[in-house]
Amino acid sequence: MLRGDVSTLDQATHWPVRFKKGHLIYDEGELSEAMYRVRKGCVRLQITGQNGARQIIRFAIPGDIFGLCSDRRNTAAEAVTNVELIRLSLHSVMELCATNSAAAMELVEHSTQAYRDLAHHVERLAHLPAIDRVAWLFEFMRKHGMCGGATGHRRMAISHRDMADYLAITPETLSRSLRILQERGAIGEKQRDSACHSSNGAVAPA
Amino acid sequence: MLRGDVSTLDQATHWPVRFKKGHLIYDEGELSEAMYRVRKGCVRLQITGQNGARQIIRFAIPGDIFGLCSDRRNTAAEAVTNVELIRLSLHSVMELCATNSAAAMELVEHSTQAYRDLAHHVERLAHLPAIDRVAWLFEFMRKHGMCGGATGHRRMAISHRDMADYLAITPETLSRSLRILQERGAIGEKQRDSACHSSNGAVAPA
DNA sequence: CGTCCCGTTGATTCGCATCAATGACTGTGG
DNA sequence: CCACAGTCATTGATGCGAATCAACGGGACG
Repeated sequence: MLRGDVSTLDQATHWPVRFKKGHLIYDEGELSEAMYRVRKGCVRLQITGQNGARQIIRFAIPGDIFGLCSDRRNTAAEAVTNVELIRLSLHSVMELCATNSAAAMELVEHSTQAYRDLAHHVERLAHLPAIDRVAWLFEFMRKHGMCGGATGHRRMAISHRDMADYLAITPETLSRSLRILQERGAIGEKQRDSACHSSNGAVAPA
Repeated sequence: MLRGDVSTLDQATHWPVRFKKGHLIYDEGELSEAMYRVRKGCVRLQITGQNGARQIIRFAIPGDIFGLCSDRRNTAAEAVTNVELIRLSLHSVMELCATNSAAAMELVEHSTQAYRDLAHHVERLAHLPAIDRVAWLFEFMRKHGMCGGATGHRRMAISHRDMADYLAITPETLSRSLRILQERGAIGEKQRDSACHSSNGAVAPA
């Protein structure tokens, strides 16, 4: 597990940055000058199709790294919540890799992990019915403490719209699926509520 | 463009290998000991869900690199046609990266390119109707000379089953889409035929 | 207090999967 | 050399799942 480790990459020049909920961190096609590690909050990596449909490719949560692109941005990145990030200059990261093979290894590790996760996400989107995708997402969120945290603080507050765009379903279908899962008891009432505090709640009261 | 370049990675120990059509190159979850560059033929990278459904994540064609995994295999790899590959020891590749930053850069380049392609594939699968996905795939194959080569030789011969599993549709839907596209004239008759010579045709008469 | 956005719920439609049958082709064995 | 089974592409008929369209309620904010 890399998440939470003190990273070799921190030897590259880096400093903290913040973004407000909903703000663009970078857009697809931009020149890539930095990569990021999430400290607090949640970031969505997404693509907008020609038809205007948005597909969220990945949620980056505390401990995650994103934004490693060789030239142009693979995807757009937006703040799902207010976020606190560590910004690492790509130039200095590449320099570091030239001298420190452990850093290069770490990049490879992250890349392959991200690829594997995305590949499995494709498989789910392609072959799981909507309700199973929703159940999977909530199980995922529960595992990562993104909803229904025991003490009730530090909730991720991902909007249904974002979840739907991640799962490639409509908000209506998401809503219906949640009701069915609740009736089955597969999802606690709290989880549903916690994830729904979306309209404008801050990430953390802090 | 990396495809076709003489690669810095070739400084790592490597040698040619061959696989027959349909044979497993590596399976998901295996320890990863090597990466590959495609010389001739076509390889599919795929995942098999719990339900038994197969999702093809990517086709690797001549010039492409695949199999860069940090520990275990991300996906399975199988030969779509008879293939000729260059096998690069992962161990020596990593050693090379420790001393040669250009090699590390090349790995990053490949990783981010593969990620971008997969991300866009997700977007297409999620938001394009079946017929548009099929049209896109044939356009893609045409661009890469994978079907309807002018002289008729060196055809890739991807089975409809494989194309369907790549596009996340059934072979029936693929067949119907092809007929409609033909009637529209969007796809030449030849392309359709060429891609269908699937049962046991060799990659190239050579 | 009124407006806007979001989540929810219902009614309907549509696209694609599924089920089923046929024909073409390959390789096999009598 | 021909009958055979096996696989794959194709086509048709049917059903289901999720999108779409539409309406309502509630909280946030000006």
